[in-house]
Amino acid sequence: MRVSRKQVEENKKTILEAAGQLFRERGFESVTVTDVMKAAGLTHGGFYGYFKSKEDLIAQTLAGLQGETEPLTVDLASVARRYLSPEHRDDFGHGCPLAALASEVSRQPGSARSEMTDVLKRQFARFGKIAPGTDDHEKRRAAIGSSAAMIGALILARMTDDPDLSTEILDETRVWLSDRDHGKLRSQGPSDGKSDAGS
Amino acid sequence: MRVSRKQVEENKKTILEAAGQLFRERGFESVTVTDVMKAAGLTHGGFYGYFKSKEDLIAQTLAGLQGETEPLTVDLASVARRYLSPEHRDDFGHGCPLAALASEVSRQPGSARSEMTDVLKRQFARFGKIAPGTDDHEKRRAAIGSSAAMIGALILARMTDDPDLSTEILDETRVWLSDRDHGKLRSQGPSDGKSDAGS
DNA sequence: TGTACATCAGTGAACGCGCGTTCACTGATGTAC
DNA sequence: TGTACATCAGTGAACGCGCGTTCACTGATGTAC
Repeated sequence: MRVSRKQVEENKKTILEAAGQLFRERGFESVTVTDVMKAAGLTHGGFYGYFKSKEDLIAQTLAGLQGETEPLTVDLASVARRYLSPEHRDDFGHGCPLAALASEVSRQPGSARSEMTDVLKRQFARFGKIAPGTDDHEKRRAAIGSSAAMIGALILARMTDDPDLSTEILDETRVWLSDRDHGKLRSQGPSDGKSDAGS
Repeated sequence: MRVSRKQVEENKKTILEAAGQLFRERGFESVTVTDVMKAAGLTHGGFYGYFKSKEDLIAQTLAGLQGETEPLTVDLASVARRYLSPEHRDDFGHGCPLAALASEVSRQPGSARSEMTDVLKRQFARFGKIAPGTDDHEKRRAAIGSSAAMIGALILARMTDDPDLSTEILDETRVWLSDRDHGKLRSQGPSDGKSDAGS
């Protein structure tokens, strides 16, 4: 039963959104084509009208994640507070795609890796604008280091089955990052260090 | 054809080593029981004489990784230099199991997560001994933050298909970590800051 | 605007294929005397 | 120490099963007049 062109467009968007969530929750391999289509309210047979293969779906899903990023207007401490929150840790499906999928993408063929590389570059650029530092190189370095620390902490907090350790990783990494910024700011003067991450 | 008891013991060790390497290289799901047994010089049928299931193999493999850790005698900067090297980045099979498998373990059933949690706790304890800080709490915080940053950086450097970006992530994270230590040391006095990570 | 037909999005059965797992069998190892 | 037998580690064919993918079919949509 044929559907309207507008419906087709909507369906594709729905499929990509469903895939984005499922992949982040369960990884590329555990999620089947049938799972994705069912989550989009369709049957598996229609899949190949939209995508050349499952690999193509993965690439297009990652490419679609680009749209999610909005420019950051707040400071790094606020971002860290949200990024390293229990809510973000527990919400794989709508959380940071880098934390959820970076490892798996390493083992993925070319197109997926290059899409994810774009996501990462955008991430560094966004952080570079709000990171502490006297020049662009120093800001970029802080962007890279902070990103690595936050992503690593989130991955580790999600991995452990010890709830106390998980919380400790999130909290201590957040404070550790904020200590660093304060140090930077203190030794360089401008812009007050009001943003305390608390405990 | 039955083999000697000593041979059995050796075979089990060989299987676990092969599994440890293959899992880190390709992940739990992509590696088949047949792959592991072949890498150990055996055929797949014998597998269930050693393990209850593939899941059991995963748990035992992770448990076996504990033995690999030696206490650290050098400073954090030296560890970071080795951890964030191109050689480590390119050697999944013999590299850090946390960086290679943490994401996948998140989606694994209980036993695997608890084994990996032990690996992580040991890692924090090891780093805590060489991390900068005035008291144990501060040292532990530095251990957690540094671990998260190094693991995150390695994962991101492995993910991207842009060789320059990959190197940049490793180098800048290393310098970023070392800057932090210097700041700490400077503001606290003791122990000179000789360990420069260079470029 | 209505009608007649071509198009094609979606369906669900069916296909190979590779996976984890089982099992009857083999023959060297370990044991009893 | 030698011999006879029981044990059992390893083999490879075979099993269900679920996966990605294909395909004949259906019927609503889009188009030509």
